[in-house]
Amino acid sequence: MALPQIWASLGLQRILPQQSLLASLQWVRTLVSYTQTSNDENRLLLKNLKMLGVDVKMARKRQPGVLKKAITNEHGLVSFLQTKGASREVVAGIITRFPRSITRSGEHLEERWQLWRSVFQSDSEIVSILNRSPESFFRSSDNDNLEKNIVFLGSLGLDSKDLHRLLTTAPRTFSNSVELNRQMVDLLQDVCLSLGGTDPSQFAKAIISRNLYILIRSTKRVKSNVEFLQSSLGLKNSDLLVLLQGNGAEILDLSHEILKRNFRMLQEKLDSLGGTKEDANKLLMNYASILFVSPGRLSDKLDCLLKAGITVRQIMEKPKVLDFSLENLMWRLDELTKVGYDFNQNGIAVLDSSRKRFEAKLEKLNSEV
DNA sequence: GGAACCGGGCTCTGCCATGGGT
DNA sequence: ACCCATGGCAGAGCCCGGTTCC
Repeated sequence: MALPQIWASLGLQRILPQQSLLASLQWVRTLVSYTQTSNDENRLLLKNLKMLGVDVKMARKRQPGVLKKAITNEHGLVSFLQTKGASREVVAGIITRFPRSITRSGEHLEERWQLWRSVFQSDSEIVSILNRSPESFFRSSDNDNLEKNIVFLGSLGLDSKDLHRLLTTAPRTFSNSVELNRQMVDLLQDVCLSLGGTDPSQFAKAIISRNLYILIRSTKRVKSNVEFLQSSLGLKNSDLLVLLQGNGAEILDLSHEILKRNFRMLQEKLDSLGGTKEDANKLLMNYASILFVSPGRLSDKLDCLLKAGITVRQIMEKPKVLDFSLENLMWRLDELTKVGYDFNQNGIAVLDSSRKRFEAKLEKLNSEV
């Protein structure tokens, strides 16, 4: 399309005479850059993508370069994914969120799919993960690396069930370079040895299987978190070792600043309630996930328990009650108050049970009233 | 038969920065 | 100058039930 035609189509001929010279120049510049960008993009490709239901605006925002490519494989990708059971909407969503997916060849796709299938039982499982996170599957074009990862992770002693959970839960792990994964495993093993552990392989494996996200964290984060816990908790090395590969494995995930903040706030809160540093450590050994709870939320939960007449001591003895949502706790406390439940006499274990069990208990209490 | 212990299941992507390659 | 591949980041819990113990 010639420039005057474009102007005409935009109705600019009528506007231009009213503009100052400077403004006109600006208009021209804008138009030129617009038409250049536009011409750079592969019009046929854009048309195809629109037909497929792709949100081209989003795709352009995410990976503009892809729209300029002369050769792409959108049709191949669509038919490939459809044979695997993906719907039209799912495919469009995948391309919208990760446009580079259309640059992968059929051969490449088939190879990568087979590698994923070595971990998954069915195509539909893979489709649902792709729908959840297209990037995990498509970000890397290195199938050799993927294969090496599967071998490497298997060599850590993770069995097929673990690999399956890992790829389902944190699919990005498999797109990491095998070198990056190796660095994290090395770090974990070093931590084990530095704390006097004797079986670093078992230690690393335990942490990974308890915290499936660990391999998509940076070593910097994990390292600084371990160091912080080591220096702040004042635990014996052997205790820290137990904590890290036990219920503390997941707190390594926390961003370093958040971990420090939550720990500091926990100490302050306990302090204000008359607890000691030993209390805090004991609490962490029993229920490390408490560091996951944001200060405000933790405070709310503690306050609502205390308000119902429960003592700090009781909470310290049974920290898992803090695992339940504030809403759930309030509801349970309310119900128990109605039947005149005596926490002093009966303890608070009743709060730490599944809903089904709690309701059964409640019914029994009600029939006794 | 009920309480207590204990481990496990879900769950987390979408964006930005960077460096290398062309 | 641009694109691709890759690393890193933010944000921040809840619930269930098998088994063992008493």
